[in-house]
Amino acid sequence: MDFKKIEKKWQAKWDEAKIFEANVNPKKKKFFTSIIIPYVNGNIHIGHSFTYTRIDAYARFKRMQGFNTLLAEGFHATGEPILGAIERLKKNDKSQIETFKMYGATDKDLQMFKRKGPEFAAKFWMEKIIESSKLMGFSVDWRRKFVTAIDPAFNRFIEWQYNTLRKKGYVIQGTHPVIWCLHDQSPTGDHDRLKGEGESPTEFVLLKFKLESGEILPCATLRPETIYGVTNLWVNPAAEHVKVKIDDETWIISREAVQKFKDQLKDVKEIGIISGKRLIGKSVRNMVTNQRIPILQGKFVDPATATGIVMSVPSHAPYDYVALKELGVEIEPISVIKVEGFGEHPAIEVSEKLGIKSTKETEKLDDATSIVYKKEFHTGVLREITGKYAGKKVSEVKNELIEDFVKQNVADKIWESSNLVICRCTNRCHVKILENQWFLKFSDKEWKNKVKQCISQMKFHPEESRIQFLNTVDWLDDKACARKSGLGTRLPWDKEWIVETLSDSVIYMAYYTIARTINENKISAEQLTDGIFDYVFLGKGNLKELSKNSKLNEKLIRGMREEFEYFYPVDLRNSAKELVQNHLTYALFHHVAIWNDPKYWPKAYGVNGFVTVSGEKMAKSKGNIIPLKNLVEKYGSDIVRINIATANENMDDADWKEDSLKTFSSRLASLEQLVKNLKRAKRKSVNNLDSYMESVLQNCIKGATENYETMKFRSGVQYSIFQIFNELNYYIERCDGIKGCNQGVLKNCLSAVVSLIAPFTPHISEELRYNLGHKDFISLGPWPSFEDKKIDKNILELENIFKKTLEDLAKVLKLAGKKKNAYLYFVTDKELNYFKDPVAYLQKMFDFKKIELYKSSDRNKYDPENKSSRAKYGRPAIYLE
RNA sequence: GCAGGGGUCGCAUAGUCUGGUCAAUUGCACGAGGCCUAGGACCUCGCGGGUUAGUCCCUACGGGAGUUCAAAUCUCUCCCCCUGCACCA
Repeated sequence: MDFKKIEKKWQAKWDEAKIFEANVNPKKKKFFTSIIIPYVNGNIHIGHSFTYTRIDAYARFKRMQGFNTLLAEGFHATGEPILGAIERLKKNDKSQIETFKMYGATDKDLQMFKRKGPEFAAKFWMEKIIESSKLMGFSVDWRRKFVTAIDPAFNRFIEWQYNTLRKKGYVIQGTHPVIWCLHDQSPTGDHDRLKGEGESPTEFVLLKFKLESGEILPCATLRPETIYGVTNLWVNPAAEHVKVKIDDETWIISREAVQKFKDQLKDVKEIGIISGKRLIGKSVRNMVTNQRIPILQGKFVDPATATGIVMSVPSHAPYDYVALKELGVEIEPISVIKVEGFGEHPAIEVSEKLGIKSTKETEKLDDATSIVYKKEFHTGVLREITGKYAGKKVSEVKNELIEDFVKQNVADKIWESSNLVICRCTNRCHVKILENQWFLKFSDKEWKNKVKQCISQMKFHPEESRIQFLNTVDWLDDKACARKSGLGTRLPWDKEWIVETLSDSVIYMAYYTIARTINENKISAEQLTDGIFDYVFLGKGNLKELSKNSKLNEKLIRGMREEFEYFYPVDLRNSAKELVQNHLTYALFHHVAIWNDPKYWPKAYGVNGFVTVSGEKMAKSKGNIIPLKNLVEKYGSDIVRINIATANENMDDADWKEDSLKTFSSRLASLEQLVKNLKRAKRKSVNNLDSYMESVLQNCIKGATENYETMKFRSGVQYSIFQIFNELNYYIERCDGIKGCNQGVLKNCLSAVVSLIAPFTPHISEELRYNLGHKDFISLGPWPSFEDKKIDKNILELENIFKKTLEDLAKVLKLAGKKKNAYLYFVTDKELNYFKDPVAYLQKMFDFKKIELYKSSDRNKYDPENKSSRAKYGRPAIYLE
C-alpha cells in the first residue's frame, strides 16, 4: 500500500473542503479541545507524538460521532529558551547548531536566525510545526493560531487576564527568597544549574559571638540548640574578612558574605577589612552562655558558605570533633543533648566508629553528621545545661528556642542553600530575597476550594489522576508569576515585570474562540481594550459604547461573544503527567478565578505518560529524539499514529517500538485486500455464521466505543483491529473462502472496521471507505452505531461451543495420532442441530472420512468406548477411530 | 525529606476496586510444523514442572505475616523502583 500517496491525496481533499474549520452552528452540539501549545525552538518530535495523536484521535472520534468539533493549536514563545538558543547559535555552539539542523533548518536558515533574531526563529519553527502537524494529519482549524509573547493581540489578552485577576485580588506582591546568580542577574532554576539540582533556599539561624572589642562574629547553623555546647569558633586564616555595619552593630564576616547580606535586604555598610589570620587566637563571648571561647584556625572553612565563620560543637558535630583532633588541641567537649543508644558525646562515638581521621574524609563525615543529626533531632532530649529548655525534645523545642534567641538579640537569620549551587555560567549562586515580586495567590483557601469544586465536576482520564490534582491543589503555594527577563507580556501596571511562561498559557483556550475573527479581520491590539474582552468573555459592558470606543463594528464584537459562548468550555484537555502539578492545575485556578459561572470551567482532563524509545528515555545525548516529520516520511503517518497512540494507556509510559509498526501495516494491508476482494463474495443466503459475525461485530463496536470514550485507545484498538480481524479471518475460513461469504455481511463488517480505526488511521480509512463505495468523508462520520438487537446470544454461545470443540479435536488428534472417523455426542438437540451445518468444514479441516453426530441419550449410537457418558452441555464428547 | 504511582510466568503488558470461573490476557522474543509467485511474511501449535485421548496434580503473581473454606486480588509489615517538588518550559 502506498501510504504516502494516499495521505497526500486526502490531506489535499480535507484542505480543499475545509472540513476541520469549525464554525458556530447552534443546531449542532460542539466539542472543543486543543493541543498543548508547543514551544517554538524546534520542530515537534516523537515525544510530542503520543499526546498530540491522542488529542487528535479523540477530536476525530467526537467529530465522527456528530459533534461540531474544534481542535485548535497555538504556539508558545514566552520565556528564555528561544532567546538562549539564538544566543548560543551566535556563539556557534555546536550542539545548538546540530539541534536546529536535526529539526530541519538549513545553514541559510541559521544565518537568518542570527541576523533576524528570536522572533524570526520562533515564527520559522511555528511554520515547521504546522507543516509536520499537517503531515501527521492532525485535524486542526489553523485559522485560530497565535504565538504567545509575539502576537500583540495575544499579549493584550494576557494583559486583560492579569488586570482581571488583580482586580479580584488574586495577584499580590511579596518578597521571596530564590537561588540567585550574581553574574546572570537572575534566579537560577534547577535546569540552569551545573551543580546543586534540587537545592532550595533554607533559613539558617545566625548565632552571635562577641569579640572583646565589641564586634560580632555571626555563625550560621541549623542547630541553634547546640549553642550550649560550643567550645570554639573556626575561621579560615587565608580568607579576607570584612567589618560591616549592620543596624547598630558591627559584624565581621567573610568577603563573600557581604553581597549575600545585601541581597537579603540587610543594610550593610563596609567599614574595614580584617584578615582571617588576625582573628585567630582571639576569644569571643558566647552571648547565650556568657562563656569565653577561643577562635581557632580552620583551613577547611569555606568563606563562601554562609558567613565564613563557623561555630564548633565537638560533642554533636563530627566535623568539629575531627577538626579539633587534627589540630591537636585539647578541648573538653560539652554535651548538650541526651540520645538513647549513645553516651555523652554522640559525634565522637560515631566518628570513631567510622574511623574518621581527617577533615578531608568528607563523605564519611557527611554520613556521620547525618546519622547524628537525625537521631538527635528526632529522639534527642536537651540536658540540664540548656536551662529552661532542659528535658524537652530537640524537635519540639527548636522553634521556641529560635524565637527566644532572636528576641534577645543573640541570634539573627540568613537564607542559604544546604549544598553548593553552581549556575550554568559557572558562577556560584547564593540566596537573594526578591522584593516586590508578583505572585498568584494560590495559597488562598477560598480559591483552592473553588478549584476543588471544579475538579469534583470534571471527568478525568484515567480516573486515578483525579487524586493527584486534589493533592496538587492542597500542596500549591503562592506562585511567582512574573520575571524580569525573557520574552513575554509585561504586567500592565508594573512594566518592568514580564508574565512568565507558565502563567501566560493557562486560559489561552478562550483566545482560540476569538482568534479567527482577530486574524481574519486583522484586528489590532489597540482595538482590543479590556472592555472588549470583558464583553466577549464575561458578557459585561455596553455594546454600542464599546464599538464606538474601539472602532470595531458591533457585529464583529457580538460575533466574538457568540463564538466564545458557543465553543466554551473546554471539553477536553490532555497532556503528559509532568504538567499535572503545574500547567493543568494552574489552568483550573485561572478558570475559576476569571469565570464565576461553573459552566465555563473545563469539563475533562486527560493525562498520559511519557514517551520512551525502545525502552529508553529520550535524550539528546542518546540521539533518539526523532522529529515527527522524519518518521512520517519513512513510514507514513497512519502507521506512526496508530503505533504510538496504542503504545500505552493510563499514566504508563508509551514505548515507541519500530518492531510493532509491521504488525499494524500488515493488518492494514490485509484490510485493503479484503476491501478489494469484497466483490468476490457471492453468497446471498443468510446463515448462522452470518449472524455470528454480526453479533461479534456489535460487541467490537461496543468495546471500541466505550474504551475510546475514556481515552483507553490501546484497549479500544484491541477490539477495533485485533479482535475483529481474528473473527473476520475465522468467518472467511468457515465460509470456505471469501467467495462463500455473504457480501452484505462482509461489507458491513469492513465498513465498520474502517470507521472504527479512522481516528488513528484517517487517511487509509478515507481511501478504503471510498473504495467501499462511499463518496463522503469518513472524517465527518458516521460512527458505527451499536445495536444490541443485532446480537444473537444463542448463536454466539453455540458457535463458541463449536470453536471449543475444534480445539478439543485438535488436542486429541495430537495426542492420539491421525484418525479416520469422528463421532460426536451431544446432551442437547440444540447443539446437535447446530453442528450439522459445519460437518463438512470439520471433515475438511481434520481430514476425516466420516463424521457422525449423536444425542448422548441415543440408544442406537455407535460408541464402543462409552465416551458419550462424558458429554456435558457446552462440551460434546468425542470418540475417534 | 514531602507527595503520588508502581513491583505479575525471558522482556513488555492485562487482571487487583467487586476474593473463587487465574498457571493467569495480549504483544515481542523463542521452539516445532505448515504454506507460498521463496521476499519476508502469513497460518497452526507449544512456551513453570509433571501427567492425560480433549484431563488432572504440584509450585507460582517483590519478601514476610495475617484474615478466609478460598488471595495475584483484602489487612499489616519490610524491601526495591519510578515521577514531581516551583519562579522553570
